[in-house]
Amino acid sequence: MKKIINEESGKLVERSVINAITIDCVIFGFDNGVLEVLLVRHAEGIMKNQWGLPGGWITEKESTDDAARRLLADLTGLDNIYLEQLKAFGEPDRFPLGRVITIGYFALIKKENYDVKAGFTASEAKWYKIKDVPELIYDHNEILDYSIQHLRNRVRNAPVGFNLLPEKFTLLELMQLYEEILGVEMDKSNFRRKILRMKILVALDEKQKDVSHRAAKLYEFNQTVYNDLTKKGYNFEF
Amino acid sequence: MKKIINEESGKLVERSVINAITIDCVIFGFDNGVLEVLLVRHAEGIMKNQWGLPGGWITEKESTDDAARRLLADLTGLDNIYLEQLKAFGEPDRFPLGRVITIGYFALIKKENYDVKAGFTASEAKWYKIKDVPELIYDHNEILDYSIQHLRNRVRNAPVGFNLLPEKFTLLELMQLYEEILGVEMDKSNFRRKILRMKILVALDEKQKDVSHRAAKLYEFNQTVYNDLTKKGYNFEF
DNA sequence: GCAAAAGTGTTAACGCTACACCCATGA
DNA sequence: TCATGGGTGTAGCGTTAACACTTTTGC
Repeated sequence: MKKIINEESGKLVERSVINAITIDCVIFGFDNGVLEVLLVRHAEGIMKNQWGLPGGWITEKESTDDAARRLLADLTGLDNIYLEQLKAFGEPDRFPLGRVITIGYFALIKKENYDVKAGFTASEAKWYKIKDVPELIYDHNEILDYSIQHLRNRVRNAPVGFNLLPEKFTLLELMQLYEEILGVEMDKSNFRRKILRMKILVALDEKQKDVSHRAAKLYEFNQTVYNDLTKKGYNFEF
Repeated sequence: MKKIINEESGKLVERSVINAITIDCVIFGFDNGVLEVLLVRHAEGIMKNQWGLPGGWITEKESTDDAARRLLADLTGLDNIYLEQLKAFGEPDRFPLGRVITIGYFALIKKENYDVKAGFTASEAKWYKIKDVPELIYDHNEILDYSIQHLRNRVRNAPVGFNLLPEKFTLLELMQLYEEILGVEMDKSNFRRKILRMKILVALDEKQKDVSHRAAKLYEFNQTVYNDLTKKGYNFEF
């Protein structure tokens, strides 16, 4: 902690301010009907060998959004990801070695597009099923819990869930995604009608392959219709 | 900017990190059917005499939430306010004299309960109708715009709007609040039925006074029912 | 043919919209 | 008695929920 110049008055003011901000990313993936989160194991420091959310420092010239994108790109190896700021976590004792506020980010990725490899100060990176998440460093369990809650809310008010699925998916896969995230059971038939009426999906001339039952039609997401719907404040309640 | 010790490894690392965080509060009020925001005029510094959002520095021992509550109490003279973090604003050039990230907070107050008086480094505090807001310092117009958008979203998914009204209010006042915030016209009769079916209001044995027409019944908000509803993920779409 | 999942159809209950209408009160 | 807002009623329509049913495909 240090005394700093009050930027408002230009005068030196006797006031302690915090001097560090980090970014932590909650990266969700979806695999075989199960929601997963990407965690890393720390390679050094007092938290060595413990699991936490991937994160890092902000550099001087980048925005917090850019920092999150950079950290994510370094970590998952790809950009063009659905990314959204969660909020800042600022409990004074959240970080044991000093006052550090972290800005949480929230990403949804199509798992099969990315080959996750550990980088940074991480010795290992691994997808965990939500229910198998171990105890994490600092307040990272709290950040994760908040993210899950946030995901549940977002998914009901905007079609962000699509970002977790492959480009082409079946209606049942989509429904299972909602079921998993919201923790509810749905009726196949009703889900079908509802989502199709929204016109947010485009039916492809293509079907599932290598399945041991009737192959389902594949769909893709229609960005244009989504934009229209969100402007009108559409509601994805299921 | 300064070099800091990497808290992870304990080693001195050659990395520049930002060293200042502020809090800025967007405080909404509602007066005679019009949404307003509380602004302050700066008394000193390079932005002297210009209008901006009330805000300030975080001290070492308080959480960001506590800081926002403290700043708000100092400014509006009262606590026990509906307060919510918006998000962090972190563009590298948002603040002209250095890298400062601000955490936006969002408050809804019952205007008639508070006697706003300028404090801090503010020479004046004033309620502005949303459409009359002048050009503000730094990125405060952007923060305000974001807040309004956020308010619109929140109001449709949770009954936070009640925080803008007096303890006792009429159904028409409530409807006008929704109309103003969402920018839509509603049907009195349908609004009535819908909000009453929610059971979120308690009818009082009391009526409006001093009105030149039939006096309307007064209602108050039922916190218990609200808690139940939000758990179930209720939806306030109108 | 059987299992498993795709996909369609039906129906009753419910909620929403739009609008007409009556009520209470002060000026 | 008129204007103003308070408050009720209702018909029509679309959506939802629950469940039965048919179709396709691999084994």
